[in-house]
Amino acid sequence: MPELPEVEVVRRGLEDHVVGRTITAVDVLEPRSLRRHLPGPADFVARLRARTIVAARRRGKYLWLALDDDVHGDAVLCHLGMSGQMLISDADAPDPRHLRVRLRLDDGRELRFCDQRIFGGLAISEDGAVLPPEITHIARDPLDVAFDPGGFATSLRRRQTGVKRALLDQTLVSGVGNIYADEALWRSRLHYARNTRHLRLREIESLVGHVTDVMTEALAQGGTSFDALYVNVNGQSGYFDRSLSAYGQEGRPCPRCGTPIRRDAFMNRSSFTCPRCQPRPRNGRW
DNA sequence: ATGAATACCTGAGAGC
DNA sequence: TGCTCTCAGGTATTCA
Repeated sequence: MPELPEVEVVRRGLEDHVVGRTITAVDVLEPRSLRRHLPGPADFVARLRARTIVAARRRGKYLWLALDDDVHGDAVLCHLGMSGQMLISDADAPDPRHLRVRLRLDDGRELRFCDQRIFGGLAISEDGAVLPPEITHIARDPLDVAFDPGGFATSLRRRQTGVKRALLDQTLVSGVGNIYADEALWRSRLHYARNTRHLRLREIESLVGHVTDVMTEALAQGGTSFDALYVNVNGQSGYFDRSLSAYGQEGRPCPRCGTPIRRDAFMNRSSFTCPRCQPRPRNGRW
């Protein structure tokens, strides 16, 4: 499901509702959601009891809750995968269908990790309050104040690959997934197969600007929801699906030129382009 | 270095 | 109705 704007919406919800709360108990209903917590579910439960949440942070599509017990700077590291949700609920509200892990809080509410497909998960990150060591390979994202567009342009041009493949590589720039990659490429009039080595500097600058813009706009709309799989911590959908120009628009007219948007299979998923605004490179060079 | 394939999962919808 | 097939916002690992 979620890309950077959706994860940031969730992070803000957690900042508002769980920072300052203490975890009183943990229920693990689905151990596979703790696959990445190598010491296992019992350890996860034992180590969270009585810990206080002091911050909600994010890099790219990862988010984490910094914990304070005056001894460790640990964190609960979370990735939502394709279908993960973090929901804040009153304790007496009925359990949702795909509830996997419940954190009971000291204000009578619960933080519930729900995940239909179990691609996401939670783990305790030792000493991970500032930046979990598990995710140091994840590059800064375009909404990070320390994101370096010039450095990104340099590393992009050192690559020899398709530009969409590079956008989706979380070690080059993080937070971009299939939706916002297609939207930013459409805004930049770039075909996904354009070779990174041969992009003009102004094309890269345009691309970085559009990636930043589209994710900022999506964030302001609460993210993109196609169905009930992406919601904020209060269970509400985002509205950016109404503003999509290319993604999911197969057969509909390009908002710029009216040519029907086409869908191609690419990287075991779909890519949406305007065949007129985003011509396919002919020889793989440009 | 690059990228293809695979693994990890559930469920909705289409077509028969 | 049920069966099979395809598709879906992602990441990590292994192998060519």
